[in-house]
Amino acid sequence: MAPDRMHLTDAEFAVLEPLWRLGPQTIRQLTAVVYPSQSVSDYATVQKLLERLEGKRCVSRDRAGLAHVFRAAVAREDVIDEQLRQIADRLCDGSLVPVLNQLVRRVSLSKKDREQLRKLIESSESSRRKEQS
Amino acid sequence: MAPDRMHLTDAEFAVLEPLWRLGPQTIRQLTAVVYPSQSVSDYATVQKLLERLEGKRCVSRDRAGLAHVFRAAVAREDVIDEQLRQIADRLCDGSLVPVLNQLVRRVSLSKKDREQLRKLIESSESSRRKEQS
DNA sequence: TGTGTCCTCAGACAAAATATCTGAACCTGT
DNA sequence: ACAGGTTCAGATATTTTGTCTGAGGACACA
Repeated sequence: MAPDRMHLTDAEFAVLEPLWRLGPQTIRQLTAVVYPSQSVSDYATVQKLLERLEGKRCVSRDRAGLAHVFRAAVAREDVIDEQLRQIADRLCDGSLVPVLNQLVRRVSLSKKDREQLRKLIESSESSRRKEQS
Repeated sequence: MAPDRMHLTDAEFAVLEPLWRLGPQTIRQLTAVVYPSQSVSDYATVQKLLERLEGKRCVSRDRAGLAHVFRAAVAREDVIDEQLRQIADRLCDGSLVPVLNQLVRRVSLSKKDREQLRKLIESSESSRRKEQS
């Protein structure tokens, strides 16, 4: 289910993202979003990108109507996960902890963000069963 | 200074990582680490990868001796940063907060990790000057 | 000085990935 | 039937990536 060791390109991300943000879309709708200057073959480019995303199981297609309707087949969160894991694998010997530390160090958190983050840490604490160190 | 919108390949990461882990190395040393079965042209491959990493300002070269000594010119943390930012840009409209949330949700933290994390959050709190909501 | 060994460097090369484009065929409403 | 929109297969160009080759330079040492 989770995309494993999957490589998505920038163009593919650019097509996938509006599917999360705007919900299911046709090729034409997506083209309008991704290539505002809709040239003739931008349509075909989006089509090809969707085809590849479908091959990678990141997008699914509803063939009911004349114009197929595409929707994201993976959650944004799962893709974030996978990307984070790739960072960890390539840069931190597979461990996410250094990534987390670095992220916390750099990010600007609002008061609200911090509050939510604290809650998250707590809940991750209580959901853990046994613990060493 | 920070590598901007930089794309490093897996092979490049594999060469860069030992420079962080083991310190400055010659091509031959690196080859031994990255390609344990040191064939003739693996040496040249590492050489080319270093050349490209140098072009991307990720590696610097000491030309003093006969065999040049290479060292990482970017900190591991900076590369993690850049990678995180790329995730944020491609997946979260540039915001790191969703990335952080997702990461905290998924990672397994030891008691010690959690403690350190809490401290980090605190310090980020105090180091911030003015704050909205 | 000559020779062998290790090195750098420029660049060729092949394969794969990426983005783009073309044309044929296919529905569908009028 | 036809006009307008659509899918689909596949060609194409470009870039990226990984690998490899050969020419030449520096050094040690008999």
